[in-house]
Amino acid sequence: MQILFLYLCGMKASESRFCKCMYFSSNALARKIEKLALESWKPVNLSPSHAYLLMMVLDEPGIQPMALVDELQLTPSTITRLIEKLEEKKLVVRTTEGKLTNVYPTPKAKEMQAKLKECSKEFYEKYATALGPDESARLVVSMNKIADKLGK
Amino acid sequence: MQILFLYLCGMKASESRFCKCMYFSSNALARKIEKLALESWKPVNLSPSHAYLLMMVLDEPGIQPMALVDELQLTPSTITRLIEKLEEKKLVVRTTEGKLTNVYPTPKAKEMQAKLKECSKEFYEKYATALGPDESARLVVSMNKIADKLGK
DNA sequence: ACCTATAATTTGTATATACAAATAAATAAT
DNA sequence: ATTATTTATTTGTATATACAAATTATAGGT
Repeated sequence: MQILFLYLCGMKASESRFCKCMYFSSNALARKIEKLALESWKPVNLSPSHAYLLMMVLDEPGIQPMALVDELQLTPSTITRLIEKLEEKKLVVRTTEGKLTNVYPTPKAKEMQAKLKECSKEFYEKYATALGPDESARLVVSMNKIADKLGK
Repeated sequence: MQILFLYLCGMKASESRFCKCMYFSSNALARKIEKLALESWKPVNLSPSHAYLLMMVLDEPGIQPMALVDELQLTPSTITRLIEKLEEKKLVVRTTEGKLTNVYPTPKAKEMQAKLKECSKEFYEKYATALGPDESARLVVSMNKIADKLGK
Protein backbone atom coordinates (compact mmCIF):
# COMPACT_ATOMS: atom_id res chain seq x y z
CA MET A 1 0.00 0.00 0.00
CA GLN A 2 2.98 2.16 0.61
CA ILE A 3 3.93 1.60 -2.98
CA LEU A 4 0.49 2.10 -4.33
CA PHE A 5 0.46 5.41 -2.56
CA LEU A 6 3.76 6.46 -4.06
CA TYR A 7 2.60 5.39 -7.45
CA LEU A 8 -0.66 7.24 -7.26
CA CYS A 9 0.84 10.46 -6.10
CA GLY A 10 3.71 10.42 -8.56
CA MET A 11 6.45 10.57 -5.99
CA LYS A 12 9.88 10.05 -7.43
CA ALA A 13 10.50 6.39 -7.04
CA SER A 14 14.26 6.51 -6.87
CA GLU A 15 14.06 8.67 -3.79
CA SER A 16 11.57 6.59 -1.91
CA ARG A 17 11.26 3.09 -0.67
CA PHE A 18 9.88 2.14 -4.02
CA CYS A 19 13.08 0.90 -5.53
CA LYS A 20 13.67 -1.24 -2.49
CA CYS A 21 10.34 -2.73 -3.20
CA MET A 22 11.12 -3.87 -6.70
CA TYR A 23 13.93 -5.81 -5.15
CA PHE A 24 12.14 -7.23 -2.15
CA SER A 25 8.80 -7.62 -3.85
CA SER A 26 10.10 -9.81 -6.57
CA ASN A 27 12.03 -11.89 -4.08
CA ALA A 28 9.18 -12.12 -1.63
CA LEU A 29 6.79 -13.23 -4.32
CA ALA A 30 9.22 -15.83 -5.58
CA ARG A 31 9.69 -17.22 -2.09
CA LYS A 32 5.99 -17.46 -1.46
CA ILE A 33 5.41 -19.25 -4.72
CA GLU A 34 8.32 -21.50 -3.92
CA LYS A 35 6.75 -22.42 -0.63
CA LEU A 36 3.44 -23.21 -2.23
CA ALA A 37 5.19 -25.34 -4.81
CA LEU A 38 7.26 -27.12 -2.20
CA GLU A 39 4.12 -28.22 -0.44
CA SER A 40 2.47 -29.30 -3.64
CA TRP A 41 5.28 -31.69 -4.51
CA LYS A 42 5.74 -33.12 -1.07
CA PRO A 43 3.66 -36.19 -1.98
CA VAL A 44 6.38 -37.30 -4.40
CA ASN A 45 9.19 -36.15 -2.15
CA LEU A 46 10.76 -33.88 -4.74
CA SER A 47 11.50 -30.19 -4.78
CA PRO A 48 9.65 -28.22 -7.45
CA SER A 49 12.76 -27.87 -9.60
CA HIS A 50 13.51 -31.56 -9.45
CA ALA A 51 9.91 -32.35 -10.20
CA TYR A 52 9.75 -30.07 -13.22
CA LEU A 53 13.00 -31.36 -14.57
CA LEU A 54 11.77 -34.91 -14.20
CA MET A 55 8.51 -34.07 -15.93
CA MET A 56 10.44 -32.64 -18.83
CA VAL A 57 12.56 -35.76 -19.08
CA LEU A 58 9.43 -37.89 -19.05
CA ASP A 59 7.94 -35.70 -21.73
CA GLU A 60 10.99 -35.85 -23.89
CA PRO A 61 13.20 -38.84 -23.09
CA GLY A 62 16.79 -38.21 -24.09
CA ILE A 63 16.51 -34.47 -23.65
CA GLN A 64 19.85 -32.73 -23.26
CA PRO A 65 20.94 -30.50 -20.42
CA MET A 66 21.10 -27.38 -22.58
CA ALA A 67 17.45 -27.78 -23.50
CA LEU A 68 16.64 -28.02 -19.82
CA VAL A 69 18.65 -24.87 -19.18
CA ASP A 70 16.57 -22.99 -21.71
CA GLU A 71 13.25 -24.33 -20.58
CA LEU A 72 13.75 -24.07 -16.85
CA GLN A 73 15.72 -20.82 -16.97
CA LEU A 74 18.47 -22.12 -14.72
CA THR A 75 22.21 -22.18 -15.26
CA PRO A 76 24.04 -25.21 -16.65
CA SER A 77 25.67 -25.97 -13.34
CA THR A 78 22.35 -25.96 -11.55
CA ILE A 79 20.90 -28.31 -14.15
CA THR A 80 23.82 -30.69 -13.66
CA ARG A 81 23.22 -30.72 -9.94
CA LEU A 82 19.51 -31.35 -10.33
CA ILE A 83 20.15 -34.25 -12.69
CA GLU A 84 22.72 -35.72 -10.31
CA LYS A 85 20.20 -35.85 -7.53
CA LEU A 86 17.55 -37.46 -9.69
CA GLU A 87 20.15 -39.99 -10.76
CA GLU A 88 20.90 -40.82 -7.12
CA LYS A 89 17.20 -41.39 -6.63
CA LYS A 90 17.20 -43.74 -9.61
CA LEU A 91 14.70 -41.60 -11.46
CA VAL A 92 16.85 -40.76 -14.48
CA VAL A 93 19.94 -42.08 -16.21
CA ARG A 94 22.51 -40.21 -18.23
CA THR A 95 24.32 -41.42 -21.32
CA THR A 96 27.23 -39.44 -22.66
CA GLU A 97 28.26 -39.52 -26.29
CA GLY A 98 30.91 -37.04 -27.20
CA LYS A 99 30.25 -33.70 -25.66
CA LEU A 100 26.55 -34.34 -25.50
CA THR A 101 24.58 -35.92 -22.73
CA ASN A 102 21.16 -37.50 -22.93
CA VAL A 103 18.87 -37.87 -19.98
CA TYR A 104 16.31 -40.65 -19.85
CA PRO A 105 13.64 -41.53 -17.32
CA THR A 106 13.85 -44.87 -15.55
CA PRO A 107 10.87 -47.21 -15.16
CA LYS A 108 10.58 -45.98 -11.60
CA ALA A 109 10.09 -42.46 -12.93
CA LYS A 110 7.49 -43.61 -15.41
CA GLU A 111 5.50 -45.11 -12.59
CA MET A 112 5.46 -41.74 -10.89
CA GLN A 113 4.21 -39.82 -13.89
CA ALA A 114 0.53 -39.75 -12.94
CA LYS A 115 1.33 -38.68 -9.44
CA LEU A 116 3.54 -35.87 -10.73
CA LYS A 117 0.72 -34.57 -12.84
CA GLU A 118 -1.52 -34.54 -9.82
CA CYS A 119 0.97 -32.46 -7.87
CA SER A 120 1.11 -30.06 -10.78
CA LYS A 121 -2.61 -29.65 -10.65
CA GLU A 122 -2.52 -29.25 -6.90
CA PHE A 123 -0.03 -26.44 -7.26
CA TYR A 124 -2.02 -24.70 -9.91
CA GLU A 125 -5.16 -24.90 -7.84
CA LYS A 126 -3.44 -23.52 -4.81
CA TYR A 127 -2.35 -20.33 -6.43
CA ALA A 128 -5.23 -19.92 -8.81
CA THR A 129 -7.60 -20.09 -5.89
CA ALA A 130 -5.68 -17.42 -4.07
CA LEU A 131 -5.28 -15.11 -7.03
CA GLY A 132 -8.00 -15.94 -9.46
CA PRO A 133 -7.10 -17.58 -12.75
CA ASP A 134 -7.15 -14.38 -14.78
CA GLU A 135 -4.96 -12.39 -12.50
CA SER A 136 -2.44 -15.20 -12.20
CA ALA A 137 -2.29 -15.57 -15.95
CA ARG A 138 -1.77 -11.86 -16.42
CA LEU A 139 0.96 -11.79 -13.84
CA VAL A 140 2.87 -14.62 -15.46
CA VAL A 141 2.69 -12.93 -18.82
CA SER A 142 3.87 -9.70 -17.35
CA MET A 143 6.72 -11.24 -15.39
CA ASN A 144 7.97 -13.07 -18.42
CA LYS A 145 7.83 -10.00 -20.57
CA ILE A 146 9.82 -8.07 -18.07
CA ALA A 147 12.36 -10.78 -17.43
CA ASP A 148 12.89 -10.88 -21.18
CA LYS A 149 13.43 -7.17 -21.32
CA LEU A 150 15.98 -7.38 -18.57
CA GLY A 151 17.79 -9.49 -21.07
CA LYS A 152 20.33 -12.27 -21.19
CA MET B 1 5.23 -16.40 -25.69
CA GLN B 2 4.25 -19.97 -25.02
CA ILE B 3 2.34 -18.66 -22.04
CA LEU B 4 0.79 -15.76 -23.83
CA PHE B 5 -0.48 -18.24 -26.34
CA LEU B 6 -2.02 -20.44 -23.69
CA TYR B 7 -3.58 -17.47 -22.06
CA LEU B 8 -5.06 -16.10 -25.22
CA CYS B 9 -6.59 -19.34 -26.31
CA GLY B 10 -7.96 -20.26 -22.93
CA MET B 11 -6.15 -23.54 -22.62
CA LYS B 12 -6.48 -25.14 -19.22
CA ALA B 13 -3.45 -23.97 -17.38
CA SER B 14 -3.14 -26.86 -14.95
CA GLU B 15 -2.69 -29.22 -17.85
CA SER B 16 -0.07 -27.24 -19.69
CA ARG B 17 3.30 -25.80 -19.04
CA PHE B 18 1.66 -22.76 -17.60
CA CYS B 19 1.79 -23.80 -13.99
CA LYS B 20 5.45 -24.53 -14.35
CA CYS B 21 5.81 -21.01 -15.55
CA MET B 22 4.32 -19.38 -12.50
CA TYR B 23 7.04 -21.14 -10.60
CA PHE B 24 9.93 -20.47 -12.89
CA SER B 25 8.79 -17.06 -14.02
CA SER B 26 8.67 -15.65 -10.55
CA ASN B 27 12.04 -17.14 -9.75
CA ALA B 28 13.62 -16.05 -12.99
CA LEU B 29 12.40 -12.51 -12.55
CA ALA B 30 13.65 -12.38 -8.99
CA ARG B 31 17.06 -13.62 -10.05
CA LYS B 32 17.35 -11.08 -12.83
CA ILE B 33 16.38 -8.26 -10.52
CA GLU B 34 18.85 -9.61 -7.98
CA LYS B 35 21.59 -9.47 -10.54
CA LEU B 36 20.80 -5.92 -11.47
CA ALA B 37 20.75 -4.94 -7.82
CA LEU B 38 23.99 -6.73 -7.11
CA GLU B 39 25.73 -4.68 -9.76
CA SER B 40 24.19 -1.48 -8.53
CA TRP B 41 25.59 -1.90 -5.02
CA LYS B 42 29.01 -3.06 -6.07
CA PRO B 43 30.44 0.44 -5.54
CA VAL B 44 29.84 0.10 -1.79
CA ASN B 45 30.78 -3.55 -1.72
CA LEU B 46 27.50 -4.69 -0.20
CA SER B 47 24.86 -7.10 -1.34
CA PRO B 48 21.45 -5.54 -1.96
CA SER B 49 20.00 -7.00 1.21
CA HIS B 50 22.85 -5.75 3.33
CA ALA B 51 22.60 -2.36 1.69
CA TYR B 52 18.87 -2.04 2.27
CA LEU B 53 19.17 -3.15 5.84
CA LEU B 54 21.91 -0.61 6.42
CA MET B 55 19.83 2.14 4.84
CA MET B 56 16.99 1.30 7.17
CA VAL B 57 19.27 1.45 10.16
CA LEU B 58 20.57 4.82 9.01
CA ASP B 59 17.02 6.01 8.53
CA GLU B 60 15.93 4.83 11.92
CA PRO B 61 18.81 4.37 14.32
CA GLY B 62 18.01 1.88 17.05
CA ILE B 63 15.57 -0.02 14.88
CA GLN B 64 14.86 -3.53 16.12
CA PRO B 65 15.28 -6.77 14.21
CA MET B 66 11.57 -7.50 14.13
CA ALA B 67 10.89 -4.21 12.38
CA LEU B 68 13.51 -5.17 9.81
CA VAL B 69 11.83 -8.53 9.37
CA ASP B 70 8.55 -6.83 8.54
CA GLU B 71 9.99 -4.22 6.27
CA LEU B 72 12.40 -6.40 4.34
CA GLN B 73 10.13 -9.45 4.26
CA LEU B 74 12.84 -11.81 5.40
CA THR B 75 12.86 -14.29 8.28
CA PRO B 76 14.27 -13.44 11.71
CA SER B 77 17.23 -15.74 11.25
CA THR B 78 18.14 -14.12 7.97
CA ILE B 79 17.94 -10.69 9.56
CA THR B 80 20.27 -11.82 12.33
CA ARG B 81 22.78 -13.04 9.78
CA LEU B 82 22.63 -9.83 7.81
CA ILE B 83 23.19 -7.75 10.92
CA GLU B 84 26.11 -9.95 11.95
CA LYS B 85 27.87 -9.30 8.71
CA LEU B 86 27.33 -5.56 8.90
CA GLU B 87 28.69 -5.70 12.43
CA GLU B 88 31.83 -7.46 11.22
CA LYS B 89 32.25 -4.69 8.70
CA LYS B 90 31.92 -2.13 11.49
CA LEU B 91 28.89 -0.56 9.89
CA VAL B 92 26.42 -1.21 12.70
CA VAL B 93 26.47 -2.02 16.42
CA ARG B 94 23.94 -3.93 18.46
CA THR B 95 22.88 -3.26 22.03
CA THR B 96 20.76 -5.76 23.86
CA GLU B 97 18.42 -4.83 26.68
CA GLY B 98 16.22 -7.62 27.89
CA LYS B 99 14.78 -9.55 25.02
CA LEU B 100 15.06 -6.59 22.68
CA THR B 101 17.93 -5.60 20.47
CA ASN B 102 18.64 -2.20 18.99
CA VAL B 103 20.73 -1.67 15.93
CA TYR B 104 22.64 1.57 15.40
CA PRO B 105 24.75 2.82 12.53
CA THR B 106 28.41 3.60 13.16
CA PRO B 107 30.11 6.79 11.99
CA LYS B 108 31.63 4.75 9.18
CA ALA B 109 28.10 3.91 8.03
CA LYS B 110 27.03 7.52 8.20
CA GLU B 111 29.87 8.47 5.91
CA MET B 112 28.57 6.00 3.38
CA GLN B 113 25.02 7.27 3.37
CA ALA B 114 25.29 9.51 0.33
CA LYS B 115 26.97 6.79 -1.65
CA LEU B 116 24.25 4.34 -0.70
CA LYS B 117 21.61 6.66 -1.98
CA GLU B 118 23.46 6.93 -5.25
CA CYS B 119 23.48 3.17 -5.64
CA SER B 120 19.78 3.15 -4.97
CA LYS B 121 19.24 5.61 -7.74
CA GLU B 122 21.50 3.65 -10.02
CA PHE B 123 19.43 0.55 -9.43
CA TYR B 124 16.18 2.31 -10.04
CA GLU B 125 17.46 3.78 -13.25
CA LYS B 126 18.69 0.45 -14.48
CA TYR B 127 15.34 -1.25 -14.29
CA ALA B 128 13.18 1.75 -15.03
CA THR B 129 15.09 2.24 -18.27
CA ALA B 130 14.56 -1.36 -19.22
CA LEU B 131 10.89 -1.50 -18.32
CA GLY B 132 9.61 2.02 -18.35
CA PRO B 133 8.64 3.70 -15.09
CA ASP B 134 4.93 3.00 -15.41
CA GLU B 135 5.20 -0.63 -16.16
CA SER B 136 7.68 -1.18 -13.34
CA ALA B 137 5.42 0.59 -10.90
CA ARG B 138 2.45 -1.46 -11.97
CA LEU B 139 4.39 -4.66 -11.66
CA VAL B 140 5.52 -3.89 -8.14
CA VAL B 141 1.98 -3.09 -7.08
CA SER B 142 0.73 -6.26 -8.61
CA MET B 143 3.46 -8.44 -7.11
CA ASN B 144 2.82 -7.06 -3.67
CA LYS B 145 -0.89 -7.53 -3.92
CA ILE B 146 -0.41 -11.11 -4.90
CA ALA B 147 2.22 -11.88 -2.30
CA ASP B 148 -0.21 -10.50 0.27
CA LYS B 149 -2.98 -12.72 -0.98
CA LEU B 150 -0.73 -15.73 -0.73
CA GLY B 151 -0.75 -14.86 2.89
CA LYS B 152 1.29 -15.27 6.02
C1' DA C 1 45.27 -32.66 -41.54
C1' DC C 2 46.16 -28.90 -37.80
C1' DC C 3 45.26 -25.29 -35.02
C1' DT C 4 41.87 -22.29 -33.05
C1' DA C 5 37.44 -20.92 -31.52
C1' DT C 6 33.10 -22.16 -29.79
C1' DA C 7 29.84 -25.14 -27.32
C1' DA C 8 28.26 -28.62 -23.71
C1' DT C 9 29.00 -30.26 -19.47
C1' DT C 10 30.95 -30.80 -14.91
C1' DT C 11 33.37 -29.43 -10.61
C1' DG C 12 34.80 -26.43 -6.83
C1' DT C 13 33.20 -22.95 -4.13
C1' DA C 14 30.34 -19.11 -2.51
C1' DT C 15 25.89 -16.67 -1.40
C1' DA C 16 21.19 -15.95 0.01
C1' DT C 17 17.85 -17.70 2.44
C1' DA C 18 14.95 -20.79 5.25
C1' DC C 19 13.35 -24.05 8.98
C1' DA C 20 13.58 -25.94 13.42
C1' DA C 21 15.38 -25.86 17.84
C1' DA C 22 17.42 -23.25 21.58
C1' DT C 23 17.54 -19.28 24.58
C1' DA C 24 15.86 -15.71 27.07
C1' DA C 25 12.69 -12.30 28.44
C1' DA C 26 8.02 -10.39 29.06
C1' DT C 27 3.27 -11.06 29.78
C1' DA C 28 -0.94 -13.41 31.29
C1' DA C 29 -3.50 -16.65 34.10
C1' DT C 30 -4.18 -18.72 38.15
C1' DA D 1 3.94 -14.94 43.60
C1' DT D 2 4.27 -19.01 40.36
C1' DT D 3 3.62 -21.15 36.39
C1' DA D 4 2.43 -21.13 31.54
C1' DT D 5 2.33 -18.77 27.22
C1' DT D 6 3.94 -15.77 23.95
C1' DT D 7 7.49 -12.92 21.76
C1' DA D 8 12.31 -11.60 20.19
C1' DT D 9 16.45 -13.22 18.98
C1' DT D 10 20.13 -16.42 17.94
C1' DT D 11 22.29 -20.83 16.44
C1' DG D 12 22.82 -25.13 13.86
C1' DT D 13 21.99 -26.96 9.64
C1' DA D 14 20.03 -27.56 5.02
C1' DT D 15 18.58 -26.08 0.25
C1' DA D 16 18.59 -23.64 -4.08
C1' DT D 17 21.20 -21.40 -6.94
C1' DA D 18 25.11 -18.98 -9.16
C1' DC D 19 29.86 -17.88 -10.97
C1' DA D 20 34.25 -19.09 -12.55
C1' DA D 21 37.36 -22.45 -13.94
C1' DA D 22 38.21 -26.98 -15.83
C1' DT D 23 37.21 -30.53 -19.14
C1' DT D 24 36.12 -32.27 -23.30
C1' DA D 25 34.41 -32.28 -27.97
C1' DT D 26 32.94 -30.49 -32.25
C1' DA D 27 33.38 -27.35 -36.06
C1' DG D 28 35.77 -23.84 -39.01
C1' DG D 29 39.48 -21.74 -41.27
C1' DT D 30 43.68 -22.32 -43.38
